[in-house]
Amino acid sequence: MNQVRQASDENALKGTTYTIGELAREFDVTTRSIRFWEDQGLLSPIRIGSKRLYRRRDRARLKLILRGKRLGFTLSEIRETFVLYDQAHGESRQLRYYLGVLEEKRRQLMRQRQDLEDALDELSQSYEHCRQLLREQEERETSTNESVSNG
Amino acid sequence: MNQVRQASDENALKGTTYTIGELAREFDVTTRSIRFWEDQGLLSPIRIGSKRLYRRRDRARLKLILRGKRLGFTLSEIRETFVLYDQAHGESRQLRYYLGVLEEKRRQLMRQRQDLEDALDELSQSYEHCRQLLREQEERETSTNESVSNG
DNA sequence: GTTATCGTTGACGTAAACGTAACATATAAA
DNA sequence: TTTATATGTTACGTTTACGTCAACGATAAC
Repeated sequence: MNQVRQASDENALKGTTYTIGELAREFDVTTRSIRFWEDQGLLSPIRIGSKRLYRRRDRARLKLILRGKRLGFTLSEIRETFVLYDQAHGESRQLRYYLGVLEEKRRQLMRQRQDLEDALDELSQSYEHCRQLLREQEERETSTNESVSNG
Repeated sequence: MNQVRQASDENALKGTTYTIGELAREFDVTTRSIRFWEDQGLLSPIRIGSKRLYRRRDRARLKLILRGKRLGFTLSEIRETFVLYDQAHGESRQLRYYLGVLEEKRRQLMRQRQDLEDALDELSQSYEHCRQLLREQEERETSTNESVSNG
């Protein structure tokens, strides 16, 4: 009877839920990582019996986690944004505080963007320089071949 | 006599050299970190006696290290770029390989830029939403005050 | 001359972010 | 029914990137 109940619960949620394995495959992370992020308060899937079930909201958060990590944020920084976002529907003092945090995050991201543009600039300079060297190399090789075939 | 020799060496390099402490203050990092990055092959200052002396090239690398870190690269990834850059004046095979690596780095940075733009977009949406809520709050408070002063 | 400052090496400690191993349970497939 | 596969918990291991002493040498300031 318990098992029947569980099955119907699962069916009632079907279509917008994922197992831990599905998410792990989709985003190419280990299930261990997903559970770890839950431990750290970044995810809160519902439970069907002992199993975790992830809904759209959890999936969205997973995306945010991965993006945050790619941008070099720590897990606790990422969690902080979640917590703030959840709390930001309260009184004006909370809202003001949240606005301040958002501005700080923005400054951080803007700085990162500048770093990124600088890095991309330097990269394309290196690229051009490298191609130039390569052209010179190939010219030399060509002329060597000619002198060989002419000799 | 040894000491006199050292002093003149230092003078001969003056104007474009830095001590470890100077760099640490300028970039707001610890001397421990700077020595650690040297251990990891990211820096190679010259020695005057037992002391390290950093030249313009070292300072430039320090900047690159810090930028790389802000962008979320590991120390070995950063070192890799240094090594490649130093080797990239060789034969055409090396050059081709280097070009490939550069393209890979570029893809990585482009992805990061996309992440960054996405994050900035969401951030400003949050920001606007938050300000909207705040305006509503304040309107309510104002009307409350009016009804008080009118009562 | 000693006190303070700056620098050196070396060893050990630590927080973050997982990986790995061990073992249990549950469900699907053969 | 056995086997394979997915999932769960717990505990310990590992890597990265430093921090934190400790113990010492050289140099400048008083």
